[in-house]
Amino acid sequence: MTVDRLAHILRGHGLKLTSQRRAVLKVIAGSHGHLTPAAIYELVRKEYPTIGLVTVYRMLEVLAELDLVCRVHGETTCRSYMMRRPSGHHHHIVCSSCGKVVDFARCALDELQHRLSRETGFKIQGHLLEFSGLCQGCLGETAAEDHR
Amino acid sequence: MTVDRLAHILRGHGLKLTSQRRAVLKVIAGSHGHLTPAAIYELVRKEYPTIGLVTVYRMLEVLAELDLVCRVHGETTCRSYMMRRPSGHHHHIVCSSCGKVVDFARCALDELQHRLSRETGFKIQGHLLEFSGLCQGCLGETAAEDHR
DNA sequence: ACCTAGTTGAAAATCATTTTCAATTAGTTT
DNA sequence: AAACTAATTGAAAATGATTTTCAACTAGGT
Repeated sequence: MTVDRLAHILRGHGLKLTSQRRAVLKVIAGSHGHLTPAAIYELVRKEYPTIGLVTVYRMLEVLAELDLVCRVHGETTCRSYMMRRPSGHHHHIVCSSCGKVVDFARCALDELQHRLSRETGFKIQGHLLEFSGLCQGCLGETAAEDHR
Repeated sequence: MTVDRLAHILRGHGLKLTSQRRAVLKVIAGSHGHLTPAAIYELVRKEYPTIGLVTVYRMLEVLAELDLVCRVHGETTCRSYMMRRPSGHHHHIVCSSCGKVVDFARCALDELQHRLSRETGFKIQGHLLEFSGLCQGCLGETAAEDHR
């Protein structure tokens, strides 16, 4: 999703396009991993040094509201965001070393969900699925270290 | 898992059994839902009014260390705990109304995991799976409200 | 070139969690 | 049973993240 496309969506919801917002969009859309509000703030500051951390928080709120961003849960951080790339239902594989995130859509949980619903009596409305591990890049580094 | 059993495990790790710890264990082991540190604190205070919130935090740290407690992620809270009931690999179904949690073990993700590993190059090490919805009790209440 | 509602940033307020430290206590040793 | 010691406790302070408040500013319509 390009910054322009995102900008267009914001405008469509009656939101103003400030340069601060553009800068935040650029950082989030350009990242391949999940970012905490503080990390986004630091990155945005390189391009827009006077931006306030509050603005980042507010922007994340807006993006979450419009479902353009999704939260990544991790071992420690649970308030880490990334652009929602495929629209609709999807999940993540997170690299525990570099934070890189890859999405996947087909999760084949329908059958499990039905079984659980039957067995527990819950009316199941949603689910959260995240895999964690090491991406190819980080695997390579670990292997390289082992040779030293 | 009974409080006595838990107490025994703690002792086995050279930890002292204080009445504060017993009180915290009793609350967590006696709950059928997930609890935030603050919620545990409030419940424990009924039985042990002079306990400090710090002690609750420390106890959670100890229990997490020993893998006796597990974290429940929710829409909002990500630092909510509950006793780990079945030992080993398992997941949760969380009621978004009352917070009740039911565990399940067989999650049938092996095949998905292999496929994802093959497709993305990740070495997958773990996963987080949580279903959310309404438990039978809360479903009943919603239905009852609809009749008024 | 206005006008106005939405937006911004600084500072303060709030809230959760961790650290520090002196006093207390469980469980062992004598 | 008294003494001992390392672990534990609670209050207070420190830290860190997030939210609120508010006056100044600005994007985008008129």
